Amino acid sequence: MKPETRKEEIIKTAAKLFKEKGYSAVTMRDIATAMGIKAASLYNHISSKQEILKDIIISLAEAFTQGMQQIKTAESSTIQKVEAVVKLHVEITAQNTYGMASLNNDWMHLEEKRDYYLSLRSGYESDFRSILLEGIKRKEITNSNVEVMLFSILSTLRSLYLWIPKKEDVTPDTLSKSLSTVLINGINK
Amino acid sequence: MKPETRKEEIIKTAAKLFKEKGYSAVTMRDIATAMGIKAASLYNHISSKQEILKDIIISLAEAFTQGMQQIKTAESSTIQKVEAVVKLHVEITAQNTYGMASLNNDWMHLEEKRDYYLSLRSGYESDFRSILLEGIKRKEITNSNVEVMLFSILSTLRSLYLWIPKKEDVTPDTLSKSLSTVLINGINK
DNA sequence: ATAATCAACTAACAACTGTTAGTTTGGGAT
DNA sequence: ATCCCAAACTAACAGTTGTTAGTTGATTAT
Repeated sequence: MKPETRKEEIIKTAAKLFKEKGYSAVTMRDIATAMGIKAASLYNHISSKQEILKDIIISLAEAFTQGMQQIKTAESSTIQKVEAVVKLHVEITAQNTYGMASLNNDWMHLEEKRDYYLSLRSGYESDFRSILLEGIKRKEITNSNVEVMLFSILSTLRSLYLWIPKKEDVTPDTLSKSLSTVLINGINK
Repeated sequence: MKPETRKEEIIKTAAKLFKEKGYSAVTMRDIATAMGIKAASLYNHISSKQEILKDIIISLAEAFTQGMQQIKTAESSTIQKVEAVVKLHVEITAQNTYGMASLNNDWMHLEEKRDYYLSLRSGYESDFRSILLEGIKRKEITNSNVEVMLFSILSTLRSLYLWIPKKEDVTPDTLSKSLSTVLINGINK
């Protein structure tokens, strides 16, 4: 098996608790108890509660940014790019549903790294918006309200962390495909 | 003007702070300071911090449940029912974006009323699922994965509280219509 | 004028918070 | 055997938490 460091175990345990109750409601004693040790012992491995949150969120945010860079520079149709964005979200979320809860709900408690996170996030949204605008110009997607399309798709993808754990039998690949179908074609007959 | 009670002012102020930082990170002293009084003075009007959260969330949850009852018993097409659900969300959210943040993110801190909230929520989801299943049977909507359609639409509607404040110039009616268009027809040409 | 009510106040509480300092334990390398 | 070191421990801290008790001043009703 992979030799997981103690610090990584702490972060994983914390992420799970953060998903259940939110960052502020989880105490260092909660995290320690979940690991079977005392709160003070955590500080042999991490420097602060803040740092745990930062490690959870920033690595995920950077993974999304990096994934988007590849998608936007690829030579593919708009529909294919949207499908790639869906796949990116499903795959990252499927392998870290706990962390995604913090990314969505606890980023405001990042303090020093908060502005950095927000810049990654708005860059990501801008890139996605550009993909949709380009698709309209090229007449590859429908010419309706871009902001509404952007909002609708991103909201769905950002909520994946809540649904994936409830459908464990579905593989990421299957989910990506049915999700793309619904987002691209809607529910109309 | 409407004669707003002091208790209602407290709830409104608290909801605003809860949206920014989450229930657990907001202290009674934060709420009091935002109102220009001391924390202990709040207790002349409310009985506990818990009660504030309960008042915010339960009234909203019951409004959704009540709205859904009317939609499901109406004699209209599946598409019309989905449009009605969209409208229900847009209208409730538009007039209380702060409260909707608590409903989405802080319901786990409800304690005594938590189970009641969860029962309202799962009843609501069941009703919506039934509408979609009926639509497939009647061949009014596409026969793809119901759970994915349900998840996609509900995720978008539940995230409205984050987007409506950023587009103040859009009326609820206009938003409902463009949202319905995108959710029903997708983005494909 | 007097009484009652509302809504603020000060002071204090016991419990809990993140974190630090210093110490102990047990296994692996020398 | 001895040393080293990772990783646990106990004890304690200063600050913050929700909440209670009792008081005061202003407005309203009698």
